[in-house]
Amino acid sequence: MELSPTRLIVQALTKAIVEHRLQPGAKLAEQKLADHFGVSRTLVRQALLQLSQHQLVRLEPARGAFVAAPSVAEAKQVFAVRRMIESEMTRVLVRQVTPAKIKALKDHIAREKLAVQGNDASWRTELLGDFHVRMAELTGNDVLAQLLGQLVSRCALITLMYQSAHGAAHSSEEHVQIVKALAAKDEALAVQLMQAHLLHVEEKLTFDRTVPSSDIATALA
Amino acid sequence: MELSPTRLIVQALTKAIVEHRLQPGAKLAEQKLADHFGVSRTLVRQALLQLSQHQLVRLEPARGAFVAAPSVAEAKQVFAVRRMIESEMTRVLVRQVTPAKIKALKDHIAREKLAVQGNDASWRTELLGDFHVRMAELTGNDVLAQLLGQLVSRCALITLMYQSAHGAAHSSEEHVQIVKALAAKDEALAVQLMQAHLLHVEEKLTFDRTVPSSDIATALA
DNA sequence: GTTTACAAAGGTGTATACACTTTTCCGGGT
DNA sequence: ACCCGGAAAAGTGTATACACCTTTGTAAAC
Repeated sequence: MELSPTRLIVQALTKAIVEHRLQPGAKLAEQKLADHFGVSRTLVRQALLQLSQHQLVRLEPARGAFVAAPSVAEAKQVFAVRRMIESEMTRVLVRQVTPAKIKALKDHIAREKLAVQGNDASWRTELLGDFHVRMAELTGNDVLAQLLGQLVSRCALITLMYQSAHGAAHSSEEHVQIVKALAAKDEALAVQLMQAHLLHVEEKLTFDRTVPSSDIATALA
Repeated sequence: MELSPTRLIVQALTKAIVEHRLQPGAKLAEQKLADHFGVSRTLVRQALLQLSQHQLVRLEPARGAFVAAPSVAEAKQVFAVRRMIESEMTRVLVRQVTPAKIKALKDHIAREKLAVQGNDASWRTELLGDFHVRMAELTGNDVLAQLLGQLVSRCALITLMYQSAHGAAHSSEEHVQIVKALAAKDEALAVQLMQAHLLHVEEKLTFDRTVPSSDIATALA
């Protein structure tokens, strides 16, 4: 597949950020990242620019790049947008549901359950988020899928930033219910379950903490 | 306000693209753009990278940057996403409508009417699109407003690429009806009008043409 | 002891250099 | 006349250089 070096850096940093190995607010010095990845600052800068557009990194003029630390207000807005998009997405999907699509979602949930059993928090968060992206993909609308992918990444950062301990099992169970409603082609129920689900995820966040800074060398090792 | 040079280039190119002075498919050679803006390739590259993320420019590895030429399928997907988002946005807005917000929308429509009278196609397209962004802003959700802003830009490129002659007056009239429904707090009607409006805009596109290439020097002059 | 001034260090912002790839153009072979 | 081959031109991809801003640390002044 031969990915461009910049994309590799973006992916590595994205992973490190949503997995919380790079804490919100942490400074991302270009030269240090360049040394770490064995490339020049040029490529690191390109990567940081992309990440800033994804809202995972904040660029302060002449001061450098920092891991984004979304405010509570911003977090709530992101969730509000997700509710809007995913309500309609659910409506669209329920109208074009097929056995194959239901199976795809059930397969995903099976993987989710495995992650929920384990104790890798970032893997859990990733798979729980991916469920929503899978739904978007199953509508056949690539633009929607890409858009939702970015929102979910942003939510992953938020979730790991504010999340209370658990609720993963609960989320996964709600996914099961949503798929059941989809399979039954019960539009009203599916939409209502999706909205409730997203509200639950948001409610589970504990909007009351401050986060420390961290070192990139250890985080990326 | 002292905007960064890169942002200036992004804005200039965005304007040139959505105003159709740079035609879809046109090659964007870095050195030529650099000469034009009086900067080095470095800054031009950053700008092109950002534009590619906004889907206004397509980057082909080792071959360069080209003005995006969205396919019909992609155009339809973008519109489908807008219908999803804006339906819910309308629902949200109707629940928190105030006289001041209605006035803001009416003021915007007044400006629209002026543009519709004139014969500057890109100005028309810009203001007609801005109506939707204004609505997003009035919900108080910045994330939503930013997201919709990008989708509308993308639609501007699509619209100018595929648009049949007119329909601007019709669009503006539909905006009036939507605001009226908002003012009356008639949720069902407002949502229905918005969905119909977006469908009309999409239907008005003539999905059946090929576009020539163009030269950047003349386009940016 | 606290504050201010200033020099040194570190880091960002932009330009330039250079390797490598793609495209263009021209001449020879068929 | 057409097609292929290869050199030259043009252009992209990455690294490096350097100016300037920001931060840090230190020492003198109060």
